[in-house]
Amino acid sequence: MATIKDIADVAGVSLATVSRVINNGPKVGDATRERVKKVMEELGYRPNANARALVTRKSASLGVVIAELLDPFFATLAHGIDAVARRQNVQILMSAGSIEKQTELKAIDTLLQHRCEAMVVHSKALDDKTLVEFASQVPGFVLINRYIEEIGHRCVWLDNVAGGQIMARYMLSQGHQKFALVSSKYQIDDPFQRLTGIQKELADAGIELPDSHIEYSTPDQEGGEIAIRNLLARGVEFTAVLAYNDAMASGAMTMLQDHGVTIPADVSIMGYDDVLLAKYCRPKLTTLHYPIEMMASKAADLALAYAGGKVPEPGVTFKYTPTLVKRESVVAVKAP
Amino acid sequence: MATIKDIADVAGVSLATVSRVINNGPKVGDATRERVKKVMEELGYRPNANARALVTRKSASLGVVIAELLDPFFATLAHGIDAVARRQNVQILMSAGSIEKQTELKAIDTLLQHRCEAMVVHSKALDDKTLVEFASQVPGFVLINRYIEEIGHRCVWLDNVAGGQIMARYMLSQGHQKFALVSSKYQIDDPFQRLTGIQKELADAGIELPDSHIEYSTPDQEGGEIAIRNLLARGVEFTAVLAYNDAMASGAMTMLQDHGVTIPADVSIMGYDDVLLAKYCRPKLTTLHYPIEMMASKAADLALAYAGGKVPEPGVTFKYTPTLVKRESVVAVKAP
DNA sequence: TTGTAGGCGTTATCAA
DNA sequence: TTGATAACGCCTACAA
Repeated sequence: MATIKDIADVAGVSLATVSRVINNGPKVGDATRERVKKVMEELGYRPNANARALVTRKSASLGVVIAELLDPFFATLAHGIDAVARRQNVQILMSAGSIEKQTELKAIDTLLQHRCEAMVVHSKALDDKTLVEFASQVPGFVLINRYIEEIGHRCVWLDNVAGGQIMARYMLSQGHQKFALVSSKYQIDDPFQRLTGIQKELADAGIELPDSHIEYSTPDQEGGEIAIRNLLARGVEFTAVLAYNDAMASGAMTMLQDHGVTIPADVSIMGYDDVLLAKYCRPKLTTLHYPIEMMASKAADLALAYAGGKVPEPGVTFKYTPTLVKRESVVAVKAP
Repeated sequence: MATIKDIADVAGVSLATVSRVINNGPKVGDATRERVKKVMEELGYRPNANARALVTRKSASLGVVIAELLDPFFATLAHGIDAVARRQNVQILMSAGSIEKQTELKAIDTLLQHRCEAMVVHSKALDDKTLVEFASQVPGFVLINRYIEEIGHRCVWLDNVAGGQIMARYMLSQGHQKFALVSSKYQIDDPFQRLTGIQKELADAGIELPDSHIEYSTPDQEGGEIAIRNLLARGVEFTAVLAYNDAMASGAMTMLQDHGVTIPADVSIMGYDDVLLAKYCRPKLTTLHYPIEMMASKAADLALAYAGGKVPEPGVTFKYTPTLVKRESVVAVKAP
């Protein structure tokens, strides 16, 4: 592949001149500029990004660490990042992996080896200290879906407690009194926070939520099915189901239907996230919209900006709040 | 960030020695090796991937060009690639974009700038000539979901004609005679090939398929809804619907249900792809399994192998065939 | 307006 | 077993 030197030789100018026209630098004669451009064209010249990154110490790339490409939630996240990457003309370095300490660590490490100075990372397994440490090394280090006070200006996150409250409040407003929860069994903050919000709101309404009304399972459709099956097996009574996410809600719904209960006439059900699936299932899922695409774009913008030298305004914070999307899976409770 | 030189200085050895221990090179004294390793550890040394790529002319990364991260099909594709990338320890350079000439061109160009010598690309907008040209420049250039005879050993593709035949044959075996097609309006090979297969099989069975029974729309749920609406509006009669993909099938299904037709009792319906959605919708979708994850992994393996100098066995080909997945949306036609 | 030369962090080739 | 040293392709003062 042609190098800058080849161009220089053919065009009969020096390396420096070629470099200048490549970078639209000033102080180049029009005639020279044209001639060089022509040669570049002819030789099919492509700047070597590695060489460039080496000397400029800028990688023109955006690192992304997510847990899983298949999951619609992460796909949407990635999509939001991709949008700004394309707009800003940077290449995406993608490191997927599971939610495990070693995997997350390795993903970030690889990005670091590429000297990528902007990255948005979704980490649940690493502890605050480690993350703060990385943040101090990488100017454009931004966390998504997580909040660490010490580096609050680099966190783009969702208020899950508020989310839980919104869910509970809405069901309450529809007259529901008997709740069942279908939660995630993974020991990360999210399910815990959502649960906190729900319990807070329920407590305020004078409703108690026994542990036996909460099932923990994998946060996918199958998990939702299993959770409902267990609830049913234990004879738990409920008219409202609050799911950890849309996939679980969908699984819960079909399992309920398989047992002859009609949604929403007999039981109302709510999801969380508002991924595509929420619109696909029948009845359409009433859920909480998690503006993850918007947040991801924000995070990417932020990462690039910080990497570019922008200093965060003191005290800024990027907290988002989920919003209620009323569709078909929730109705007012029948009079007893 | 610490460089190899820093390590050398602190450890009191030369650059060359450090380089040797980094690359597990031979001819290094045990004592020296340990000392250097210790220093590397202390200084938190991370090799600079850019410098390394520059001098070795190898990028240790795998380029990926796909149209869209949000689409479950592409998400699955990306996931399949990711699996081998992680296993083989290479970084993924992801270039998403639309199915447009300029976008695809730019995506590949960017990858080329990074001197990435292995790439799996999903291109529908670029013509054969352009792609063959790229293939000649990049040793590890592999196409997925497309076949170009000239570079057949670099193509991992699905036999869509066979797919169409399988669909039609199955419906026929269930006694269906009145067909409607919900196809994609995009002018790419896939819908055309599937249609060809369907028509071939139908013709063999002596069944004609009038143009009025085929609707072209966007290949998503909404497109499926619109297609059915148009078919219904025209008063087309059918007991079997063959959709371009699962999303369209799902849309078709709900629209049909909204019009009071019961699936599959009144109308049977088939999807294509077998993405997650096929299991989520009600009734569960009978569809064709597109082994895209497996194919993507194969493509990634191939790209890396070719990039590593492996020469393709003459005459090899990587054609895959979709397989029937019977679920709930198809039943034998009612006796008239 | 153009050219020269040094250096970015590594690897690799020779010598020692 | 080690150490100089020359690339790799590009950018950027500093000179001319």
